[in-house]
Amino acid sequence: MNVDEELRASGLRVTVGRRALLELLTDSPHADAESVRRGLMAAGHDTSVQSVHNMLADLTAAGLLRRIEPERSPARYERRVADNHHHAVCRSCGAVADVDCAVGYAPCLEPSDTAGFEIDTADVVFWGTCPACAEARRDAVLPDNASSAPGPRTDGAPHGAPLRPAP
Amino acid sequence: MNVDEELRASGLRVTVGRRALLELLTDSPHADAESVRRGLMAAGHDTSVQSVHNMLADLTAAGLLRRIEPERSPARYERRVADNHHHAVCRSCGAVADVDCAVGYAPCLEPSDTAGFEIDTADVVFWGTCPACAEARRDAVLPDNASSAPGPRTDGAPHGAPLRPAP
DNA sequence: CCCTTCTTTTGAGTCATTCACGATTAGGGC
DNA sequence: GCCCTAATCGTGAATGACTCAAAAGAAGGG
Repeated sequence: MNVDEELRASGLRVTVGRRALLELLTDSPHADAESVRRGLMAAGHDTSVQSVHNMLADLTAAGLLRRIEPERSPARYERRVADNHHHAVCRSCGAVADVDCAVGYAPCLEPSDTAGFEIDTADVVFWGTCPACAEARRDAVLPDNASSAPGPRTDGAPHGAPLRPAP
Repeated sequence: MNVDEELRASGLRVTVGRRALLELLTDSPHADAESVRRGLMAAGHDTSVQSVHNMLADLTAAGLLRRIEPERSPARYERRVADNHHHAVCRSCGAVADVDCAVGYAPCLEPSDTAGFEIDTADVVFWGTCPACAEARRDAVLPDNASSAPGPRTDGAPHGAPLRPAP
């Protein structure tokens, strides 16, 4: 099913903007609204920030896009919908990568005490350092002394749950 | 260790505002900045929104508070730090509840393919309906016909991974 | 080809948060 | 107890990311 068919199947009209946006997000997943606008401009589509937000909202509501909101970062959008995958976010540069749920069957995602909530989905965000930033940090520390080199940010106390707290 | 001692241990000065804020968050966890300000005002502490943000940022940086950012919601703060627990968020009213990681040892939080990221923590957010909203929905549907009663919102396509996709 | 309806655009407005900086205060030293 | 200095608070303005409203513009069934 190509982009046009996806749009029609969702009851949405096919427009150049929507087609271009979906194609852009196919190549550049996890882009935020501003990146999308720049990408569209670069592809020759003169559009406004508001229109981009408009399209993103419509396509997300139609289920063609998934919106993710990493903390301290603008919302990002991706075309991978309807499968269960999570995300890894880099503390230094904010890069986002897909992380498949290796198990598929997640014991920890079925907590025993949910305070009475009727839970239907679980979002998992992994925090860490992306390969590029990890290398940049090593490069910044080794040649020079361990000063505050112009490398990636290393601030920000880790939040969330430490991995594998205690078996 | 009481509030004053916690502040001093973190190298922060003890002020009425900080003490009041920490005590407020002890009783009302998961409050956002505006709720905190209202709470402080109600307790007789005339303060500004900016000061509240100021204090929240300082205390979070000092590790006395943990900041959580549910999607589509302002940031919330809680005093439970340094233990691994997650959160359940109500799609209808935005209520937040703590969810202990029942397992403590989480297989799914150690994905096999992390795209080269050096992962250190995992945030899990459970989405669902809180007890109050679930009851309100039942009350709204049963007596009347199944129209759009003035109950809680039920919009918003579920995002994230469905629980227990397929063992 | 036309008309209705959905989309995009334009512009303004909102919300949560941050920045800059002078006024105030905590708390160690005297 | 008083003073001094740096930490903290308050005020005002500014920012980023997004939302709202209404007019102008296309998509596509008839």
